[in-house]
Amino acid sequence: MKRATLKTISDESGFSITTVSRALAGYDDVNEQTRQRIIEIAQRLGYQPNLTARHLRSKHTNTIGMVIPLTAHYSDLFFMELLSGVGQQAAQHGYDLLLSAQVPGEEELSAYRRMVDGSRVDGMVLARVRRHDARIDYLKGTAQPYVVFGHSGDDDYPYIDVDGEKGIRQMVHHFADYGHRRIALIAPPDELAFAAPRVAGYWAALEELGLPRDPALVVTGDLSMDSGAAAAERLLSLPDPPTAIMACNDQMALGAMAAITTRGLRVGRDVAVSGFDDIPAAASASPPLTTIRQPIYQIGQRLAQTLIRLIHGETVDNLHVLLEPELVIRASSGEPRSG
Amino acid sequence: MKRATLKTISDESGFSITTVSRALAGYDDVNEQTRQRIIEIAQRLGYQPNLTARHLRSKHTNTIGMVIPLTAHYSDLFFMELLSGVGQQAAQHGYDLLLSAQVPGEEELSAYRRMVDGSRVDGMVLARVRRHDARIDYLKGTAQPYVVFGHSGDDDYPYIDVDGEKGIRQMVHHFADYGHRRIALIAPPDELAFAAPRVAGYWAALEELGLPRDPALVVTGDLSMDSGAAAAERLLSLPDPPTAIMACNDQMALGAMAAITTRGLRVGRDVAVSGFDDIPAAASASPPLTTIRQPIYQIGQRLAQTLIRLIHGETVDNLHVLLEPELVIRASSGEPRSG
DNA sequence: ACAATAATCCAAAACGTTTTGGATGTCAAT
DNA sequence: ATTGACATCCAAAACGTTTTGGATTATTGT
Repeated sequence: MKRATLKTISDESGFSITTVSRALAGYDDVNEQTRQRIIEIAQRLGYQPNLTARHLRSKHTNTIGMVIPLTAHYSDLFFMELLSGVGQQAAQHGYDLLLSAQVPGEEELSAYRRMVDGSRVDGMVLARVRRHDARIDYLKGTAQPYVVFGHSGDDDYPYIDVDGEKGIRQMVHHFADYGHRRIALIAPPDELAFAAPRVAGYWAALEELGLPRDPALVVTGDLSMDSGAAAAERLLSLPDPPTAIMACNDQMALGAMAAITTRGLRVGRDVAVSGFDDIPAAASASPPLTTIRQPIYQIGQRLAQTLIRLIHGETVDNLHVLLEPELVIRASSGEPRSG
Repeated sequence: MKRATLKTISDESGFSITTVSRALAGYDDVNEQTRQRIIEIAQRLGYQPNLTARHLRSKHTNTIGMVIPLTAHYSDLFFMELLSGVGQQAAQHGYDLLLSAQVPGEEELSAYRRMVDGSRVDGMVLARVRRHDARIDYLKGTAQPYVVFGHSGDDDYPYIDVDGEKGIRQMVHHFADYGHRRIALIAPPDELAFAAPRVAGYWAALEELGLPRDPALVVTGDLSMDSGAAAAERLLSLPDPPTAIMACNDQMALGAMAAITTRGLRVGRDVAVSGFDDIPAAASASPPLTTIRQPIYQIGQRLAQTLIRLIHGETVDNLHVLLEPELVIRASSGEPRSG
């Protein structure tokens, strides 16, 4: 018993394939009685349209594409959270998600090409923008709608981002308010687009506060916990070590906390720590991690909504969304210190 | 400038569509010189085959389907971890993932039908089996290959599972070794397939140890943190409260820990706690959570491997894999107690 | 009675591939 | 010269849908 097609129903009912198709699609140029007849047969046969054929003919797939980076060992919480948000809204609008896991590089770009030029998707969601991002360059040369989480300098594409510069600046002020004078930064890899504004925010805040500018207090990590730990090690080994360490994501902050504890120091009392993102683990860390919240799930939802509007050719009120950062003060940043 | 198709290359090169197709596909009935010519033109035009058309014709899509449950509020860590594993291996073998987020129920089933009968995928990965699982019934009536994480009683389908009964039994013994006599269980919802063996393991262990059988010590949660907290509340309000609480997943265990702490009791000292899964948050909880490890990521990888073998019609050595549980003893289960 | 309109249906083309079953030409062996 | 083998090519069918542009009847208005 093979799968039923329009032809099967056509044979069974005596009507042409065209009429069957139009009856099922709800066109009004088919007699209500024959429509009922056809629907009844379709249900009896368990007819399910071949979506591949439909997509080929009708040029759209009701599918949103996403390429997620394959970070060798660990599953990336950030991406999974984003994925959930996008997937939820996509489903709400009748869209599915096509995922391809790829390590950044050549293969990754060809995954984009497969999806877009292979016309498997109606639009793409892209995240973790790089400084000169070949993927965005590629998409720009395409008729394909897309939206981006994050942005680089030249932002003539639809994006949603959290104002990282302002967030970091506020966090530096927070630590300064608490009496810290030597505040360190664990920066993201240079090639990531959000690195520049965050580092800039750091320097700007020091300037505003009249604090000295010490390049030794900025070390770069790779966003992993391990690299956060290594960075903290290095900072604490300095002749004049910092009293506060700001990491540019929560994972590195958690790594730093571990390193601090291993050294026999107390997080929050001896060394203050902050992160960026507010992943679920941040609140349940011990001590709970002070951080800058990015509502990743909600951003994912919004990205999907915007993308679907773009796909439908509807107007989008604001293509460049820059969200206000929200400081979440918890115990890891300690208490105001005297002196 | 429209997208290049075989026709474009055919016109450009003077060869027929057939020859272009066969040249690019690497058939040996085309002159090596013309093949080079055609490849060169294809590259110049940035030709990318229309995958929809290819799929329609060739009956396979190089895509694995997965329907993930839409738990209203939170993104489900378990599923995300599984997804990563499946996605990683899928990519390794040149497969993409088609995801549909759905709330369990009617819509969910029709998402399966869309994927399978709509021939959008070559195989399905299914997780979180229910006791009488309509999805499995549906897939059984289909020619579609599929693999399952978890299993119910009638296991005539390919699955991988962790031996929950044995795991729970070992954990009861662990607590008994530490001197506990009143050990409670926070069970999973009844309709989930893994509920029965775990509860069975609990009773079996009590029997083996000659401990009394007290139905009041088993309460059911819904896998969420909140329900774990509520369950713990109820257990601790008992006239003769338990000294150890075993939750059937980590999220409920973390909820129970929170409830215990709120009551002014100390986890590990006043009340021992254990979970199931070993999600990342388990290790970094405070105190770290004793649990039964499920290597979800690796299971995801293996599911994908098996599925792909099935799709290719290759033989699979073992279609029913039952993994040994691995106890991970951490501080939340406390110390051996005297008396 | 006749034209115009409305209601209902359908054949054929199109989407871009892959595959089938030769067709054509060349070359060596008889 | 004929045969067979080989190398190279291609027209046409097929996959299952949607859409286009009528065709056929039945109904209405004059």
